[in-house]
Amino acid sequence: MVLHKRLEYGFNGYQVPPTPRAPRSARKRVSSWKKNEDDNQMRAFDLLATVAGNLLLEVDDSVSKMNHEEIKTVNESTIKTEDDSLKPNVCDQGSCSKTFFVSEIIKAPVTDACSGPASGITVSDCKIEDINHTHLKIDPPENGKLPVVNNVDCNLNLVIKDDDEKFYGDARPDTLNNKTVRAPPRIGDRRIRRLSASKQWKVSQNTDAYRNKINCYKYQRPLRDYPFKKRRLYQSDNPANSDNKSGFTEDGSSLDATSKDSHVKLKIKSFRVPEFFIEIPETATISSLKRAVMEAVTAIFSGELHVGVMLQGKRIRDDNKTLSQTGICHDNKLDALGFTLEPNGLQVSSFLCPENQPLTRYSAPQTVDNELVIQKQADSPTINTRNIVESDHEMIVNDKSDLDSRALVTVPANNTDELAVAPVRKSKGAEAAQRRIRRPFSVSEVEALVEAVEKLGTGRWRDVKLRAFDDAKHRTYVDLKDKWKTLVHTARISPQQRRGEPVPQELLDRVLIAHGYWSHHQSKNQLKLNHQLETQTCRLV
DNA sequence: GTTAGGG
DNA sequence: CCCTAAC
Repeated sequence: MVLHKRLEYGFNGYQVPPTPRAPRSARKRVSSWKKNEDDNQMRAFDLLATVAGNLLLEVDDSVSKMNHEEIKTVNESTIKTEDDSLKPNVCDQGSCSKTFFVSEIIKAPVTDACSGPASGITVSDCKIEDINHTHLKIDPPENGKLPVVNNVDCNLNLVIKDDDEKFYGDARPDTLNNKTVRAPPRIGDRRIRRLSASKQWKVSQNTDAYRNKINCYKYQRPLRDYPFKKRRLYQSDNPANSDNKSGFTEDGSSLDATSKDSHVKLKIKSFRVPEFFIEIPETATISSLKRAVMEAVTAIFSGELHVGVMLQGKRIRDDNKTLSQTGICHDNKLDALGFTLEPNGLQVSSFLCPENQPLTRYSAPQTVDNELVIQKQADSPTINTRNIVESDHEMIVNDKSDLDSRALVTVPANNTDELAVAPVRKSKGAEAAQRRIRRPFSVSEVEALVEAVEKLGTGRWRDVKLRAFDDAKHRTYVDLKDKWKTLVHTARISPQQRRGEPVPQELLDRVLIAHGYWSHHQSKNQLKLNHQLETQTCRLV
């Protein structure tokens, strides 16, 4: 019989296991409609996220074609909608999202801090150095100019396009719906319990430096952390606040200060963002680099943002002064005034942490004695029971200027067999997961998988793992199962539709054959079991 | 801990 | 790859 079946399916080598496990295919999952009642709200968020995603796609296509005038229009509408976007409830449901794009951030430097392309965050006047020393550093120029962000809105919405042309933005379910609290991430067969940042948060709240900063900006920090916080750009006692609904000038300058009834009317075209550092090994991929930059930028913008005011290149520190006392008046030069976006609570997580290193997360920095100390917070020691070196990830960053808050992101090499994880944007205080980096199966891996499945079948992924991928720590049996699923799909579609490294047709043929064989085998087994059950129940009755 | 299947 | 129900 066995031999007959082999011939029937066109190849040799299958060994029906002596004690095949009962297939669990009968264990079909209840379809999602069952959850609908409980998830109505979540579905609403999902819908919004989808709409937002579509909008982003459209924007991406159209924004690059925008001419300068169109860009100006966008900027104005952005500013004019601020009043609405001040309400967290509105923004949190995605109805006033604005977007800027971060893709190609490194490649698109602009030299004019005020005239960079409006289609994305641009890092201006930056220099890239030390590339050969596994340390990519983006420095501001000597004159202190900081990177520039165009099209900044109260609701910052970051989008990145990775190599697969997928979009990662904060419209993802991770941040928009109740799935924000993700299950603890898994590394291999283990799950990681992550520590909440709230403890650190309370500590920092008690520092004098922190309180001073709060008072300085006159805003009581809400206890709840929104993904992106909304903040008034104009204070109630600010003369510029009372009458600014019209009067935005149309010229090309980044800022206009024109006089009308002793009011100063401002048009903010760009903000400066603080410098940040990224440390990444030479062996990392460009995709990893992009993710690293994305992570750093996201970390900056997902935290509390302050607006800093610069006049004539100098920072205005006294918030109680009036505009005229500070020197901001109608006869200012157009470019005399500038605004900066300053992250108050930097939270940059490390990622791509190898398995044998403690996963770390950098809490909100505490200003102590004019130093910005980013403290390391090790995750549960139960995951990493070996080689925990507490000092490895501790960093101290001098912050003499009080302006250039810095973030440092470390990206270990990913060319190991460990379960490297890639960053996912995290919201402060919430449990956050790190997604593993994508590591496509090589042809040899596919071959090993096919060979193992031919022998063992499609329902014994643990055995497949032990047989063919025992040494590959980064491939779990779930991965193998998933890969098989995609292989079957790949084999069924036309070669033109296939993406990624091409899998030899010979292997794909074997996939289809093995899949057919084992599907048939399983269904036949199931029929046999059903028949046995029926006869047994018949006897009992 | 494994498997299956949807996302 | 992630998540998780069902075993």
